[in-house]
Amino acid sequence: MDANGALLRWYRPRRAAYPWRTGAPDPYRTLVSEVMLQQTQAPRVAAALGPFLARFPSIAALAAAPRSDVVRAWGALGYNRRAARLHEAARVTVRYHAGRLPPDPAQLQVLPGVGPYTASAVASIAFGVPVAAVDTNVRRVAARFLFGANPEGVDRTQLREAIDRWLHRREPGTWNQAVMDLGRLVCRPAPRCDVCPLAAGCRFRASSRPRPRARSQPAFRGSWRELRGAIVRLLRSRPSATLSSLAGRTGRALHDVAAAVRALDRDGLVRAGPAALAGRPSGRLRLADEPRSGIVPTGTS
DNA sequence: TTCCCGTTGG
DNA sequence: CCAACTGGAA
Repeated sequence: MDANGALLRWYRPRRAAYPWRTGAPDPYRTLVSEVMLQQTQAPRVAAALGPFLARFPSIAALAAAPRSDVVRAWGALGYNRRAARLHEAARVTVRYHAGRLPPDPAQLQVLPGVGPYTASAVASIAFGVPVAAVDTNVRRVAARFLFGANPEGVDRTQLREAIDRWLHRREPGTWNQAVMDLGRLVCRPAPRCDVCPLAAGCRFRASSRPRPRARSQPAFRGSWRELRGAIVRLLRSRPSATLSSLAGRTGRALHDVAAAVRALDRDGLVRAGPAALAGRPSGRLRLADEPRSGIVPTGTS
């Protein structure tokens, strides 16, 4: 059963579907796209990546830019802290890795905003390092195909080891992207086994287990997240704003706006003056131009 | 309304 | 372990 052969054949025509897969893999482009893809659907990233890379063509250019430019270029991708962390990751790379992203996943994972998934994705896609980039799509595909169960029903370590064995060691980057595509498009929570290239050897097919999945999530309307997002959005199109104007435009209480502003300041997205931090209506803030505190080295080069 | 589903921090 | 983080698509 050459499952990987069927998988790669299925993937080949799909490869050109997204801009971050075209041409030779570039570590910087891979990092930017993978960070953008954290929690954000591929079609939206596809639209945002080009303009971002045009504005910041290299990791050095990104590192040299003011943070406010980076947050503006981030656009409406959401989770603006990712933009701040990516900016910081670029600065760390310039400072401690001479502007070159390291191929070693363990070193990549030290960068702000780069966790186990993103480190493996960059290492495998940009450098050909044989590591599996395990996101929930990959987990779902592997649990079903190899164990005939949904991922909740499989021991984490066993699943991890099985994925490592399954990984195509000659083409880890292509394999990772193929499995992720398969999980997103075919082996979805409600699987479409009729069009799946792995159906032949799959242990899950026909077992048709109903999936439990509940995972309720907090309401977005009226949340802090919504307020934080609205404040950053308003600041993107103006140099500065007062607490009271923000309260007026968002329709939220002044002390709520002040609390959100303090959190944004802590995250390095916004720079608030003392009056704004104190919650005064006339207090002013703007998008941050610099990280809130300097780079804190945690490793050596 | 619900779903999306990685990283960080508590 | 769990909650916070955003905004759009299904």
